[in-house]
Amino acid sequence: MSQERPALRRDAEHNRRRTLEAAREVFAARGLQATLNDVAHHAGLGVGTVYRRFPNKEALAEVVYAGRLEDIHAAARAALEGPDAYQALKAVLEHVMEQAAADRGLRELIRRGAGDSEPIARARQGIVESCGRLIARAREQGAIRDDITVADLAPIVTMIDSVLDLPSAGPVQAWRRYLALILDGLRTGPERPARRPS
Amino acid sequence: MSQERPALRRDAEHNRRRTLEAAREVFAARGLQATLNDVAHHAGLGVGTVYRRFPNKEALAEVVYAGRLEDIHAAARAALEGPDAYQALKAVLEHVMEQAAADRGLRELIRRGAGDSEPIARARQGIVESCGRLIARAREQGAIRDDITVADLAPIVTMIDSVLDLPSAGPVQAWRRYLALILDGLRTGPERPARRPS
DNA sequence: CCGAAGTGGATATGCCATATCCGCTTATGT
DNA sequence: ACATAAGCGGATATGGCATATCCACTTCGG
Repeated sequence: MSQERPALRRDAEHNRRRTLEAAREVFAARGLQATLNDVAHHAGLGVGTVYRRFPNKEALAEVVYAGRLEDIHAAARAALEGPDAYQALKAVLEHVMEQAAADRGLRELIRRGAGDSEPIARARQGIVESCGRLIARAREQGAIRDDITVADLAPIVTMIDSVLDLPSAGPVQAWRRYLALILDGLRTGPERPARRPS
Repeated sequence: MSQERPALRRDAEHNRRRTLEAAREVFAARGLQATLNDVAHHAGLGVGTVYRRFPNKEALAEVVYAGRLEDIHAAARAALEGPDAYQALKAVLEHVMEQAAADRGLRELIRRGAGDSEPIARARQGIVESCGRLIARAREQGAIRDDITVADLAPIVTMIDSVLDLPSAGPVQAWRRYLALILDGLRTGPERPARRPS
């Protein structure tokens, strides 16, 4: 799975790792709009060094986040094993949002609909598909309303995500409150019969 | 309330109106990041003409949106008259989101927490206060949960707002669906038990 | 008909991200 | 130890973009 790169000199390999680590930190803190110069400086390296290994920001971001998304995908797939689809869906969403809350770059990646490179796009698609199955199962199990579908996934994630960059967001993780609110709204209940989208 | 300006020549006054109208359209379509050059061109005027009347984009945006926000504020105050606070709150939120859905610039203004000029800031504060009262009343009337406060207003608006710039947003106004979902989640219900005790 | 007011838009200015280039340093294996 | 390829740093070229100005020309209004 790790495509073989042409064997770097030992110091170069070391700097490559430093670059990646710095990129993780910088992207997490300042988002994807941070420059490769920022990353290089934060890694204690020259700009040229970074550009030698990664042709541009996109390539660097891809290496940083592809694995990350794959992990999420794996978690989503694993969640499909459990018997209770609703609880599984809830757990996956909480897991995703926890990651997003700690990583501005990841948030931007999740948010932007298109334009991401192939491995990222693939991982995203996989996640969506797994969640789609969870939603379908939860619906069949009567845990959530009839009219909830995969199409609701993106909006829901986007909504919770938007709470994250609210200035007032204090030390408490406000997003948990709103995720709970929304998940609650999805549930079927005596008083909330499945209703059609207006 | 309208501060007296030093009486413009008739053509100048006309161009001023053209500029404002163009600004409304351009800001609505492309957001506040549109340039004054854009606005001037769209108004069929030279850049200099626009800059003579409005020192910068902020000043222009203020004139365009101050009244807009005042209207919303008025609507919110009017809503306080009705007997059913929950319905009133719902109506106000729907009204605000309808405006926002049609105006990208307004959305950006709503979203950005600070840094807006005095009249804008005042109007916003007024809106928040009125809505705060509606929320308090709705709570007292037992229509919404005990733990909902004014502090939930901004997150809720932000969440719905975020749905608006979702690329997949088709011709249907998806935001109505999610606003309903959230409002529904605020309600007190004769319990909303999970199908299974967890 | 004259002077003040207004106009247009090319352009100066400044900012910022991207990416390159090349003289110097370091690793590596023989 | 030495030769040589690989790697390094970071000043700087490049280009894009928004802001704002300036001034020769036009138009308004008394």
